[in-house]
Amino acid sequence: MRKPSDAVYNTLSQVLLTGSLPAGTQLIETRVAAIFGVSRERVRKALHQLGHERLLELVPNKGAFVKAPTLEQARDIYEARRVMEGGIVARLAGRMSLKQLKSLRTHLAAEQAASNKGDRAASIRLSGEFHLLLAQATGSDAVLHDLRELVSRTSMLVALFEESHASHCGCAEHEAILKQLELGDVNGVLNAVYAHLSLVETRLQHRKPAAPIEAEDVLTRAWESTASRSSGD
Amino acid sequence: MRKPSDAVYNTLSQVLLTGSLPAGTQLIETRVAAIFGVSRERVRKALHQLGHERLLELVPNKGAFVKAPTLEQARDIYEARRVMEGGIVARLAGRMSLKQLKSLRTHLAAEQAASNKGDRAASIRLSGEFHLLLAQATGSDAVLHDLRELVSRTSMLVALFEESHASHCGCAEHEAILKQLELGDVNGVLNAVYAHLSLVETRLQHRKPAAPIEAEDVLTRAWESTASRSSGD
DNA sequence: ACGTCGATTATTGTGCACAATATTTATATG
DNA sequence: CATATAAATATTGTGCACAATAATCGACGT
Repeated sequence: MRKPSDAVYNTLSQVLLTGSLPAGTQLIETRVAAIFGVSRERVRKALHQLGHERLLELVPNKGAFVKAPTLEQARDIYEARRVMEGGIVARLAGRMSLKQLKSLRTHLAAEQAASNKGDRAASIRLSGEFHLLLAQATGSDAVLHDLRELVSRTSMLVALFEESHASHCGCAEHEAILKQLELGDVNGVLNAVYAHLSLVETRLQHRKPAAPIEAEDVLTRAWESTASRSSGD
Repeated sequence: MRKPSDAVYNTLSQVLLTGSLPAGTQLIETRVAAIFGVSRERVRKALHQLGHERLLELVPNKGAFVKAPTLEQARDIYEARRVMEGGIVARLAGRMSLKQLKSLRTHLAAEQAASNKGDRAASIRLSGEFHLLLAQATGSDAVLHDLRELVSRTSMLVALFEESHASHCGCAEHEAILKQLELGDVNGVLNAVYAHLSLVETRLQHRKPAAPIEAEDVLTRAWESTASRSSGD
């Protein structure tokens, strides 16, 4: 986000987003502080921040628990994305500058290249960025901010509910969206977006309840992992 | 929001939203704490919360300042509302249950009644609620949450930029939106929403830089005002 | 043996004191 | 007199100790 500059926040955020921790796990301030070798207040602050960003469930006088999104809540998020991204493209259709369209085309080309090369990591990353680029094209920082939060939560969902993390958006679908955008067809682009997001959503399904992992191990590993590259991604 | 239960947060929030404080004013922790008669940490927490909600600008090692939205940023917010609310109604068009439509009609009637009676306060409140009802109709809590935040920021803007606070949305425009919604016409409802929000936006204009008020007075008054009705609205 | 109440422990919440940082004031010098 | 520099002041940031609250365990009575 803006300037967490806080390694604790970054690490915990990464852990949550990748779904490395079983849902419902309580993050105990003193424990985490001990593991990370920082003061409790530092952890406390990060925990509250993450709680406010809806990645943790914060229960007063009880503590911070990793949020266990039900499938119902997952549907909620995807519906929100349909609404918001639908709004974005509806607003964009017929209003985009040539430069913006060209920029999107370039990005899409990069996506396809990565997909063809079989570079899965890049493919996933670029797929996500496509949606954010759309948001950015509206010129509204607020829109970009909100969608970014939604995408964050989505990535948490796929970590929880999807069999293989392979799921990146299909290039063809992005292609379809872009084409409708160029045509300036509001209804067409809306349908393209709805279809795309719904398709991603249908891939969700309940997965194994949990791996019998030790929470402490996960945290230590994550800490050592993110501590080295002190500058977040 | 959910359960601040914190009177400090409520009071400050109200002060910010009503624009009772000149933009750029620094909220000094110890001062506010003294005025409110609470500990500094309490104030501190509230300040950070408000900062995260974009109502205050939080500068590290410098303090919390009431955000001074430029007209450009105001446009940003309104564009965000066009995008998001456009997305909402586009998604809703042709999908709403009779019950939902009826509920909206009822609300609109209440709006008109308040408008006819000249009850300005109720009129403003109901106008705002209309938009939130639309968001709620999507069934997505995330959508409702995001729009609520946007509406919050909007009310701050009208406090800052609008001559008279009289501006509530015109009932006729809401009526138009609802009608298009009943017809299920996507393009029609989009235009209605865009027109409505743009109309509200055009009323914005720079107002007097500031009343030469004492910040302390404003805070004391607000505190005493909200302290009595301990349950925030 | 089982449930209930009380004590112990664990965990979060808060106030306080001090450290770090920025801002202002005073001062000396060209 | 203007300006750079340093001391003084004001403000935010952080760790620590203790208070408040919830969870756990054990003892006691029925």
